Amino acid sequence: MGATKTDLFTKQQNDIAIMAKALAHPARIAILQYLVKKNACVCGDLVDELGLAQATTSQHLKELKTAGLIQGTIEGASVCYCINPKVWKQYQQLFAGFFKEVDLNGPSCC
Amino acid sequence: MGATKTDLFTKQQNDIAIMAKALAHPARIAILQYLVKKNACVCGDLVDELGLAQATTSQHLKELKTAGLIQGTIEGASVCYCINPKVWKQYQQLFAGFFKEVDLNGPSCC
DNA sequence: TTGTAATATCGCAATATTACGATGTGTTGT
DNA sequence: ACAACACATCGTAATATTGCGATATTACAA
Repeated sequence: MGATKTDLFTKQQNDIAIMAKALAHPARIAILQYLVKKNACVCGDLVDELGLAQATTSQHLKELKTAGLIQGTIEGASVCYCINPKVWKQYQQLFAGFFKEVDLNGPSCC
Repeated sequence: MGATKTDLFTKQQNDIAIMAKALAHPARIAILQYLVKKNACVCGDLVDELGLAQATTSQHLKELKTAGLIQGTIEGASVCYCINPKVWKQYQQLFAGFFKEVDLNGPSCC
């Protein structure tokens, strides 16, 4: 027990859940918003920007990288991070599509 | 350790993370999609629809109710669930807003 | 009233996530 | 070569989530 039963659901349902999970932590939202605000490659800063330990920050960055939302480029001794626009757009469309399919003026409930 | 340090982040960042967390499980996505597809009040069906045990399904329903995304109405011996359009719209706008703020044609990375 | 169906809740085991110190790895300056 | 810096990774503790059997709870039907 304890593990999510992914085999019970469609690939699309699992995909949406995985994407949502990537966004399901305020530190990761903060990282993404910071990168978006700067709209450029950001080296270093991130550990100072969040209040978290360096190891923790690095872990969140790794998860965002695994999700494809950001990319890191080695720039000398440090690493530069930025949004991956292609994947960002995919997320945007997936969520927009998911939320669009409801008839908001339909019957509410019994 | 172990607990998310919510005090380090803004209310908005925590809110987005909480909303994303509500969507971060395929069973909950499946429930929402089923309710959207039916576009109406659904009694019972849900436990059969997912392959999960009744207790587990009930738990996911509770989380969606806590998130405000669905509402349940007692209808005799059973409970009818449906999307809460108002909150659904809030989620839609929040995520749309979050994803919109990026200049997709901007510089990618160093 | 007694039984049954539909849900909710409790309690627990398995697993996943979050956080951080310590340590490793590669880079830059001296 | 060596110290200092920037990150990544490892190991581990704390906490959260997932899943389910067992047990309430409530509504209805016989």
